[in-house]
Amino acid sequence: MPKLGMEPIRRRALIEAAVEAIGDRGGLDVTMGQIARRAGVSPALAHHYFGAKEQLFLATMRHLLGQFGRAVSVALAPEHDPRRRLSLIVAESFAPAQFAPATVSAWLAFYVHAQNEQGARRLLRVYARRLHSNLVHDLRHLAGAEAARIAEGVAALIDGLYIRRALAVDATAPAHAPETAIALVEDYLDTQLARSRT
Amino acid sequence: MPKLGMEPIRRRALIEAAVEAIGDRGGLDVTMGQIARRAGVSPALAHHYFGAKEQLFLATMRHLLGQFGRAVSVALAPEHDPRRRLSLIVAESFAPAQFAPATVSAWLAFYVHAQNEQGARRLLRVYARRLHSNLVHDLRHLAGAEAARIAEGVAALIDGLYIRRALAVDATAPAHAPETAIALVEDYLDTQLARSRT
Amino acid sequence: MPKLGMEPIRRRALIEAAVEAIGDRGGLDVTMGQIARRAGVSPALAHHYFGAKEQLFLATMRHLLGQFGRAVSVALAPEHDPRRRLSLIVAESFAPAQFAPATVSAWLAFYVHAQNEQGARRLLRVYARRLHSNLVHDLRHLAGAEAARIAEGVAALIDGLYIRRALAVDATAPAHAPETAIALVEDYLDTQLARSRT
Amino acid sequence: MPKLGMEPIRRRALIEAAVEAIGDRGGLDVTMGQIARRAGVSPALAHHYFGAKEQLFLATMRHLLGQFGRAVSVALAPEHDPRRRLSLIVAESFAPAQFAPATVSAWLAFYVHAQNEQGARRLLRVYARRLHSNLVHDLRHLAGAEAARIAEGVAALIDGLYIRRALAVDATAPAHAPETAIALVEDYLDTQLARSRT
DNA sequence: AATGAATGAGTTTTCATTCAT
DNA sequence: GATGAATGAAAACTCATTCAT
Repeated sequence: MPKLGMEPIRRRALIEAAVEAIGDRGGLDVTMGQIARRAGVSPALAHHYFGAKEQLFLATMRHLLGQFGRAVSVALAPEHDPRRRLSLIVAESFAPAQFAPATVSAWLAFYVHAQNEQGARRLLRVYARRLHSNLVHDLRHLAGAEAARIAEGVAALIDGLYIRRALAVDATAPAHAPETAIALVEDYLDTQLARSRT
Repeated sequence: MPKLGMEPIRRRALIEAAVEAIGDRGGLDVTMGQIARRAGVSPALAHHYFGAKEQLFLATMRHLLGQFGRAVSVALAPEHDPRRRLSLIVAESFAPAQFAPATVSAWLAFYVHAQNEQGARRLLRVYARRLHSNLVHDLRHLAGAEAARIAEGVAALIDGLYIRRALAVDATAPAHAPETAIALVEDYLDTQLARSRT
Repeated sequence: MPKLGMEPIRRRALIEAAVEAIGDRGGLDVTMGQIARRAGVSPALAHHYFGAKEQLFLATMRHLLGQFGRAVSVALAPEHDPRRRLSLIVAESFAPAQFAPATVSAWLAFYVHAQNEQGARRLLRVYARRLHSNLVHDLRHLAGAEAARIAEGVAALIDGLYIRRALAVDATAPAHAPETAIALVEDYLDTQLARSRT
Repeated sequence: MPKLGMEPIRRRALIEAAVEAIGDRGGLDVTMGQIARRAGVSPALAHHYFGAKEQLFLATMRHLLGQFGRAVSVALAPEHDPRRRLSLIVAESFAPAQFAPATVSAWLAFYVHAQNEQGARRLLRVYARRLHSNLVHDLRHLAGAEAARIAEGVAALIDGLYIRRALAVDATAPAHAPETAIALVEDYLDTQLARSRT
C-alpha cells in the first residue's frame, strides 16, 4: 500500500525511532535494523532515506537540537526582562521534552559520539554557542563583565545535571526531578547575580 | 622462557593501554586488538587475563576510580579544616592525572557505557557515593542542612566541566584550563557557604 | 498526459545510457539506477521495459552488434573487389563509433560477461561467425585454402588491438590511434596474401 | 588443530582457490565466501590474511604474472639466438599453465577489472612492458627499426588469441589448441622478419 | 606465559526487483 | 506511461573469542 509523500513521514518516524532506540539502549550501539524495526520499516529503507547510519544519527541530533532551539525561541519571544529570560532558558532546558530519560540518555550518547565524529562535533558546537550567546546576551544586562563566567557556570551546571540524571538509579526520585534541577540552577543565578549587583 | 610474576605487569599494561586507546578514540569502540597492540601483547593474552572485553573495561574503570580515590585520600589525610578539605577535593578533581584530555574522554565514555552495563553502573555509583559523602561530611560543618544540596551542585558542576572539557575544540585554551574550572567551583562553594553562614 | 510511442524512445535512451555507463565504469558493475538516471528515467521504468538487468544488457549488446553489422553491410554493398572489401571490414572495425574508448570498454566487459551468461555468449558467437564468414568469403578469392587461417589471424589481431586500446594509459597516443591499428592489420593481410599468391 | 607457519600455506591456497573460482565463474563476481570455501577456510580468514577482496585479487594477479614471468626467464636463460628466444616467449605464452581455460578466463576478467582499479591496472602495465621489452630486445637484432611495430603485432595477436580461447565453445577444439595459436604467431613472426631481412 | 590460527555471529550497506498509484 | 515506496537477499567486512601448541 505505497502512497505518495511518504518520505517526510518515514524520515520523522526513523528519527524518532532512533531517539527511542538510543535512549533505551543508552548508547549509539544500536543497529540500523533495531531502529528500522521500531519505525516499522526495513533496514534497507533507513539506508534509502539517510544513506548511512551516521547520517541518520546526524539527522537525529539535528532533530533534538532543533526541537530545543525552537522551544527556547518561542519561550523567549514575548519576554523582555533579562532575569526572567534567563529563567525561561533554564526552564526550557529541563522541560519534559528535553529531560525525558530517553532524550537525556540520547544526548549523552551523542556527546560522547561527538568526540569521534566531525559532523556530530560541529552540530554540538553550534548548539553550545547558541546557548552561550543566549545566556550572555541577558547576563550582560545584569552582571556586565561577569556575564561570560556566569554563563559558563550555568552551562556546566546544566550539562552536569543532565549527566547525573542519565546515570540516576531512579530518574523519578525527587533528587533528579526537573524542579530540583531548575532550583539548583536558579539558585546559582541568584547568588551570582546578587554578588554582581553589590 | 616463561617469566614469573608477569601477570600484574601485563594486567597493568593492558589497563593503561585501554585508557589510552579509549581516550584517543574518544569512545569505547576500540577493539581488543588495538588495546593489546598498544600494550605490546596479543589479543589472546588480553582475554587470557581478563576473560572478556567487558571485564577489561571494568578493570580499567576500577583503575581510574581507585587512582582518584587514593589521590583524594592522600590529600585529605593531613588536613582537618572542612573548608580546606573541600578545596582539596575540588583540586584533586581537576588534577593533571584526572583532567588529562585522554582521561576525561575515557571517563565520559564510561559514563555512557554505564547506561548499558550493570557492572559499570555499579562502579560509578560507588564513586559517586564516595564523592558525595566526602563532600557532605565537610559541608555539614559549614552549611548544616544545606550540605546535601550544595554537594549536589558541586558534583554537577564538576561533571559538567568535565564534559565541556571533553568537547572543547582546544583543550589548552584558558577557558578549559584546570585553574579556570577550579575557580568556578570554588566560587560556587564560596557564595553558597557565604549565604549559609548568614 | 501519457505520451504515445514512448516505448522505442525510452528503450533507445536506456540502451545508450547503458553503453555510456558501462563504458565509463569499464565494467558491468553499474547499477540499474545509474543507467536509469543517465537516461533520465526511474529505475522502475528500466525494469518495465526490459524486465531484468540481464535483458537490458542483452539489448545493449544487440545494439552494439547491430550497429557494427549494419555499418559493415553498408560499406561492403557497393564494393566487389575482395581485397578492398577486406580493407573495408578492417576500417569499419576501427571506425570512430566502434573504437571510441567507451565502446571498446563496453565491448570488453561484455566479452567477459559472455563467459557467464548463455545469452550473451550466443550473441557474441553470432557476431564472431558473421565476421569470420565475411572475411573468409573474400579471402577465399585471394588465398584459397589459407582463407580460414588468415581470417582467424585477422580476427585475433582485431580483438587484441581492442584489448590493448582498452587498457591504454592514454587512448589518444598515436600508438593506439585507429590508423595505427588499421595499418597493422592491413600489413598482416598484405604479407599473408603476398605469400599465398606466390 | 592450529599449527605454526600456516600463513604462507593459507595465502597460497586462497590465491589458487581464487584463480579456480574466477576461472570457473568466468568473472570477478565471485564472493569471498566461495573462494574461502574452495580453499577450505572461513571467509573471515581470507579477510584476515588479505585485508580485503581487492587485495586478494591483486595478490592473485601477482601470482599469475609472476608465474608467467618466471617461466619465461627460465626458458630464456640458456638461449641466446634471438629468433629462438622469440619462439620461446611465444611458446611460454601458450604453455599449459598459462593457457589452461581457467587461467585464460581469469586473465580476461582481470583485464576488464583493470579498467576500474588502479592497482590492477598498474600490475598489468608492468607485465605488458616486460613482455614488450623482451620482444623488442630480440627483435632489434632481426628487424631493426621495425622491432617495436612487430612487437606490438605479436602482443596484440597473443592477447587476441587469449580472448578467442576464453570465448571458445569448445576449448579442446583444434582451432583453439595451443599449437594452432603458436603456429599463427610464429607465422606472423616469420613473415614479418622475412620482409625485414629483404 | 603467550600466541598464531581460526571462526561464528553480526552489522552495514547495496541493489535488483516489485507493486500500488 | 511512469514512478515513489519498499524490501529480500546477499556480500564485504569486523571482531570478540577460543584453542592447540
